[in-house]
Amino acid sequence: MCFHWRMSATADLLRAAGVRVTSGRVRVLDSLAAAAQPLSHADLESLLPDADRVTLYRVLDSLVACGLALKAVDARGVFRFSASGAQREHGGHVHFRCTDCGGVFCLKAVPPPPPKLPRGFRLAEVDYDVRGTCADCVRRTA
Amino acid sequence: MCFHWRMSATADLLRAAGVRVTSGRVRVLDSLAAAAQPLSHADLESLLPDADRVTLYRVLDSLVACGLALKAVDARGVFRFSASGAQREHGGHVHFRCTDCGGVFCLKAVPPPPPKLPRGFRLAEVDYDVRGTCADCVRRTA
DNA sequence: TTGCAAATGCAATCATGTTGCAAATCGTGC
DNA sequence: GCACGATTTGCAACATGATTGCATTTGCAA
Repeated sequence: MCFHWRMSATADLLRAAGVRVTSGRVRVLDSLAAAAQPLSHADLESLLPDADRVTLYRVLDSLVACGLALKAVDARGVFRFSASGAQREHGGHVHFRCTDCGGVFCLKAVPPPPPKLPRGFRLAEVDYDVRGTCADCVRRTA
Repeated sequence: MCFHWRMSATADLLRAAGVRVTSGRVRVLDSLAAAAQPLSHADLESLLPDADRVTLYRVLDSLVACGLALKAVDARGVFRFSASGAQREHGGHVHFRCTDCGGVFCLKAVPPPPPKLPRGFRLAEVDYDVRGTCADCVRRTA
């Protein structure tokens, strides 16, 4: 019998997203995927002590840029990152951002149609941002 | 005839809130009330060039503590403050942001209905943010 | 295997927000 | 009106989070 070594699913995700597979990206994405809550840069730094501070920032940015991670701001003004449920189109649907833990949740709702603009205005982007407190944080602070 | 000098409404607000009336608090609260959108510390610094950086932070904190101002975090992770008295509904309100000149325009469009949230989630704000180029900038760059 | 664009590591820098302490100020009691 | 004490201010230093420039290393495709 012959078992081919199966490349990690994480590496496949990275390849599918069209970015290079590097140890940094694999480890960071794995950490994000394993985390129950969105992680800050500081969280990841203590989780991956070998990683360089700046590289960590750049890895996170690249993951966000290629759609594999989501970036949000928590109540203290710190960026927090989470693995995006992946391969899901992240345009064309609505996100809920928890202002407490910085989590981003994908809602089933369909984004509303673009509104009518005053004469001469040119539309580029529409952002339907829903903010509040997620169930976990509601329970935790109750 | 005798006209009593009418203390500014802002000073009255401060007194009513149980904090001392200082020039810093009056100027900051006036700025917040006059602003069309929540202001960052940097905004206020350029709006009130005489004010000390740290004092500004402390004034803002005191206004938040006594309930006269609201503190929130913007998408870039920066704290923004708004006068809470000024009943400016900035949730459920449609904005058009010109990516060229940075101007913000309040659209008359009806805000879309809040989407259905998963069980336990608490809604705080809905921001329907529309970006593009305003008529002036379209004309200027044409 | 080799070449090259992309990614990394390091140092420096910026931006935002906080703390400690002496001097100035507000508001109260006289 | 005046003086006193608690708040507030201004300044300097510090802390944390995030970004930039550049030389070196690495992924990956020819």
